[in-house]
Amino acid sequence: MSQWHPPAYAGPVTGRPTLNQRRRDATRLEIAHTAAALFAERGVEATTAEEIALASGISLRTFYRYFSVKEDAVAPLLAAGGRRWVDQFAASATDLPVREALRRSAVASLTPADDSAAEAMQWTRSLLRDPRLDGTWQRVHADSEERLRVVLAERCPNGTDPLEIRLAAAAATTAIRVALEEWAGSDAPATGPGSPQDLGARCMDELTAGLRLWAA
Amino acid sequence: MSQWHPPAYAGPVTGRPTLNQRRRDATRLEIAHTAAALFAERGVEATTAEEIALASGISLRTFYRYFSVKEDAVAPLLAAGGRRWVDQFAASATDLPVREALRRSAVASLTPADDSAAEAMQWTRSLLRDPRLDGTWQRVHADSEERLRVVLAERCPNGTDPLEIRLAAAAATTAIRVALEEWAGSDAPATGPGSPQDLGARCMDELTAGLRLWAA
DNA sequence: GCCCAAGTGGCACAACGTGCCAATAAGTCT
DNA sequence: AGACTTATTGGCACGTTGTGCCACTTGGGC
Repeated sequence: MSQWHPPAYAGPVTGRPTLNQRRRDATRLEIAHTAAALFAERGVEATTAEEIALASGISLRTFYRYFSVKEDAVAPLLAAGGRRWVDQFAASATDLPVREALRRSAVASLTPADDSAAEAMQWTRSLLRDPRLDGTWQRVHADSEERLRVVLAERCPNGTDPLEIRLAAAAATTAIRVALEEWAGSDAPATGPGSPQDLGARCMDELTAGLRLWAA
Repeated sequence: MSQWHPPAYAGPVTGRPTLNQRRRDATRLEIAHTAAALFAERGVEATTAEEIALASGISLRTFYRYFSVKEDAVAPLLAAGGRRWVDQFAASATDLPVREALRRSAVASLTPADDSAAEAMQWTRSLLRDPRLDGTWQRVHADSEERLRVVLAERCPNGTDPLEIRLAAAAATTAIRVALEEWAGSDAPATGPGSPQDLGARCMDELTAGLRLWAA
């Protein structure tokens, strides 16, 4: 029952993951899609772990080998965007100011690149509306926050205040989370004004400027 | 099983809560203390709901009438600080800049006023170290964030961008959360450098200044 | 072929959380 | 005070969750 502790980030991957590993990841994703469909259709509460397992063509026992908690079955989908964000940021030019690199990668990762990304976005919306997934959602962001913190630390000169690094990562993650939650609660489309990338950009700018509202 | 949805904030309390209500709240707190002691002693995992119930002198069934999830039994303790924070902010002079009012109430609510407050702080630390309480901890902050958002909205002129208000509340809550987590992870005492109020003040200042690190 | 490791399924089981109903306690009215 | 209504409690049954254990299969390397 010990919840989803994401694998510790061990730096850029060396060599290609083993075949078995990739098969496992594929199964993982397949279960995630099955679970998302069921959750979106009848809600998390009314969906049993056994149903997800059977619909995925595996046994209940095996399901719990992939996800230690029923709700976490959709975590790979909810976490995908955040991973893209941090990865893109990590790969961005180091001569760019941090705020600019963060902003660009955020907007990019919030913009649906293809149809499947757009579909994932819609799924995110319906999943976010189910309060039983609150925990999973928060854990996903805790993961993003930690990953971003590590990347950010690498980018900073040694001796930078750890508190400062952590806060910067937390604040950026919060901006993205607020943007996504605001969008999920609205009925705005996935592009244009009110879209995640629009709200995300505004939130990031607001933070960079030092929260104008606080000066009021 | 539907997790802890805190009662919606219905403005300043009119009249005194009924006798029964106060009795209920007292029981609630008593259970919370019992649970905290057990959780801190042997961990959340190794503590059953029934043990908490019996140690509190109630039946298992009644326990679940007070808390819909075992972990939430300590929520009242974890949430107390946040409530004080928001309440103090709500009561602060309106001619003070928001950032200053936020900062002062934060520092005040993070400073142990008496012995029992200091004790609660130590409990918070041990509870925060149990990963099984992550969910509860996050929900507590989601609650703080929402309460703060409401209070903040009342303080703002009508027509203020709701996104801006929400982000401001979220950012402030994040600052407090980071400060507390950093403290809980360290071995710093509850007062002086490295204490929650010290870290909290630094985080708030950092946010107000617009996250210097982002400019790097 | 054999061997070893990883993955899978089945089964039993403690714990979780809820619905339901009877018993009790608290508050109200005459 | 007694009768009546309402909230709170406890007990019980039940479906679901998540885990430990072991036997079985799969696949890759020798």
